[in-house]
Amino acid sequence: MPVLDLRQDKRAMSHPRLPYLERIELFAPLPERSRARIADIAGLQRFSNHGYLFREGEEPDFIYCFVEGGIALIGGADGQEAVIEFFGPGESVLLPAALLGLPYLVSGRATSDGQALLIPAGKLRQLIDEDVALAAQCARVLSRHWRALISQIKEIKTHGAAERLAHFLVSQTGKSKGPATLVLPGMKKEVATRLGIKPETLSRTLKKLRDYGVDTEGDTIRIASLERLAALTSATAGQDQADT
Amino acid sequence: MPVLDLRQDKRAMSHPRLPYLERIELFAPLPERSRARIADIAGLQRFSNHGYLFREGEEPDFIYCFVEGGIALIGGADGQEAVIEFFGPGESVLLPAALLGLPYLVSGRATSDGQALLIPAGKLRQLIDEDVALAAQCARVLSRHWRALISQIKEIKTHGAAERLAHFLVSQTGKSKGPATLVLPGMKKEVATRLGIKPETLSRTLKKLRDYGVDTEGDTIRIASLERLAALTSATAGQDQADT
DNA sequence: GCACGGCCTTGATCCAAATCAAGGCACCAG
DNA sequence: CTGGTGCCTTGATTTGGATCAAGGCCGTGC
Repeated sequence: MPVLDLRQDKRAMSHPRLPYLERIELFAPLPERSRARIADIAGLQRFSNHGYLFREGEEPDFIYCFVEGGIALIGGADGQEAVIEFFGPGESVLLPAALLGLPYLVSGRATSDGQALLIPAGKLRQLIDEDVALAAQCARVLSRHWRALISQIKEIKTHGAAERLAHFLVSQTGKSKGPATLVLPGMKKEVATRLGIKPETLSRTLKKLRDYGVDTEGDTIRIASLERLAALTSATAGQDQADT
Repeated sequence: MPVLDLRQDKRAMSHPRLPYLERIELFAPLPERSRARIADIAGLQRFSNHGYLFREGEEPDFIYCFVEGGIALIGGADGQEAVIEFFGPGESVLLPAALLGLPYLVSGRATSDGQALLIPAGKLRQLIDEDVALAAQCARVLSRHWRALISQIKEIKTHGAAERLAHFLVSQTGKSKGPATLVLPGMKKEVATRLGIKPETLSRTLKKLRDYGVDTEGDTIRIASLERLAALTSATAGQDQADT
């Protein structure tokens, strides 16, 4: 259980937290004056792997901006949990719940040790009505998140497991050509539900992708050619093989 | 092909369009002064059923705010098209693409005749950096959209076809108890892909739901008890029956 | 009136992924 | 070293939904 310990020493200098703010996409482009206002109300919080930072149904107290490490956003009741998306350094979560003052739709579980900036939801809601730069930047970040979810829904509705996995791996590398190596952003179990499949299926599907130049070693994955893998995103990935 | 005809008679009164703006969730809560600025750049556009208003990949020229009638947001290439979501009166689409200046991720096809307000993307992007009220309201509307998509992803990843259909029907009524009647927001074919299933499966699943008090007649659906239907959202909807 | 073309339903069959069921392996704690 | 306890893989089997294949039921145009 992460215990809160954000000491809001407004009287003292808030500057010590400013360098962190600069690493968050939500705040980086803001004018210094706006960032300072945020720094005044922000607190830094450590968290450790597999711990829950917040849970579905709770009232929104904070938004979380990841400085180091990250979490999986998890939806659904016990036994039927599914990872919606992974978030890591520079990204923030829960802005929608905070702005609307509605209960969280998802839980957040750490996928590594790390630190996050916590911004009180109430204060943020207040600031957003006074600070154009902040409000506009929130709209832009929310827009990016919206597009990411749209892509995921399209993917789920139009592609099979192998294609989804291939696309996911490619997007995780952040590159688009040549060879690449990546580390999965969570346990295989979690990655599976992020893709809308079961762990067993992920295991088997990863094996199928070996024939397309994908090599697995624990949670590290080596891809021989991103082009080749991306190609099968659109093709009928499922032909059989593997005898002998 | 809807031909554009937004005459921006800024010199003349923009007031004739103001009453329309008041019916759009994105603009309704804004102060009069902000709404007037939007009215200055907005144009009204008629569209007819089954026509495309915009297509995936195009550069963002406008956002669309529906005054009457609505569309389906469609993703995926030919033959693999899937409806992401339906939008109707009072709602708006494409704000994310417009704010970021990135190509549309989805196409929009009308599900009825209707009219939409078109707001030029460039102008809007400009206004958002100058008008706090507008920027904050965009953030809130985007937040609501984000939450809707999250709910859909959760649903797809954790529930089977019957449960998803049941939940969809309940949410379409806008109510939560007692009996209800609703009209599907599009062709059955489209509703099916919205739910992530095929038309044949939708047909069969609707039949299964008859035993739970769901009666179908064309695109009109009558539900005996919303509670009963909502109950099976979480249960194992799939037991067999139907002999005799 | 009649033929054609969409949309929807229904039935038969197939298949991708889920489920059920063992192990294997790594990482502790004692 | 030894016995858990998770996580992951692998194999056998089942199943929910897809696919294939007819029709039925409109509208619409000729």
